[in-house]
Amino acid sequence: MPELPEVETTRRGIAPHILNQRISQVIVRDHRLRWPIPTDLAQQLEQQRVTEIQRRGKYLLLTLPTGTLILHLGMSGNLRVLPAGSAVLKHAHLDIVFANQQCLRLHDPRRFGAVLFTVDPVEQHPLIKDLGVEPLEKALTGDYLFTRSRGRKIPIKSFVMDGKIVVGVGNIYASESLFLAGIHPKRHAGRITLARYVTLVGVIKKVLRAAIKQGGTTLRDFVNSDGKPGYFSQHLRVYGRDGEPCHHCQHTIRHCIIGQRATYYCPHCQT
DNA sequence: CCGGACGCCTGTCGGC
DNA sequence: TGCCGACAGGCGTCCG
Repeated sequence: MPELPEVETTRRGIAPHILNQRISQVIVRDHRLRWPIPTDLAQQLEQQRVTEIQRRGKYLLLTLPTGTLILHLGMSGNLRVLPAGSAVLKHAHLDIVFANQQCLRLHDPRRFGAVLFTVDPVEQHPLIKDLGVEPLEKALTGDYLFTRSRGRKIPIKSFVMDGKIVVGVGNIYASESLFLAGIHPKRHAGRITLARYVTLVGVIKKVLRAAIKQGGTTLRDFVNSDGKPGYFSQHLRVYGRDGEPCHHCQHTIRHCIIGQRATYYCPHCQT
């Protein structure tokens, strides 16, 4: 499900409700996520205040005085802010209840998400320490991608989805960005010019910012912290449009599989 | 080191 | 109507 825009939408949605609030109760209904939810999570969290709510790639990081709660939404996760005591539906695996009677609830049918707690500096955590640059920060430049890609034969689509290079660009926004940059998704990363990487970086930033403005993309089940869908779906140029005409040249949008993931592109506009 | 495949899960949808 | 396979927004791990 959630790529950077959806996670950022979630972060912005939950922050006003839980920032500086004290956690009064933690309810784990099912600990079987990608990794088991730590058995001592309640003990680690209860009675503490959330002092910061940050995002690193697709991870949400809640800072507490004693450590950091690491949340990942996997493919099907969402986080909602509900009144404490709201009806519990299927797959509501975790509730973090606050003293102000708000409840942060993780819902994740496929259970690919994660809930972990670390007392060490979070930037040293194994899941965080090797992450690549943030796409909306200055560190992502055409030069950076050009340099990192030299000698690599990986398809450019897999390269921009590699979280050790740049974080947050998932399957939808990779297809969309490559379309806007006019780059064929199978092109070897090491055989793309600096000029084209400069273009690509420009469109990645543009697409992610536009998607955040629309509250993310809802294909099937993404909802924000208020339970509402994202509206960037209406702006998708190629994703999911197999067989339909390209808005730019009218040729037929095609799809192929790259790295086990459906990939959409215009064979005429992308070379 | 690199690139590609696999597996983790449940829900939904299309075809027969 | 029912069954069955394919597929879905991620990513750590393993293999050659």
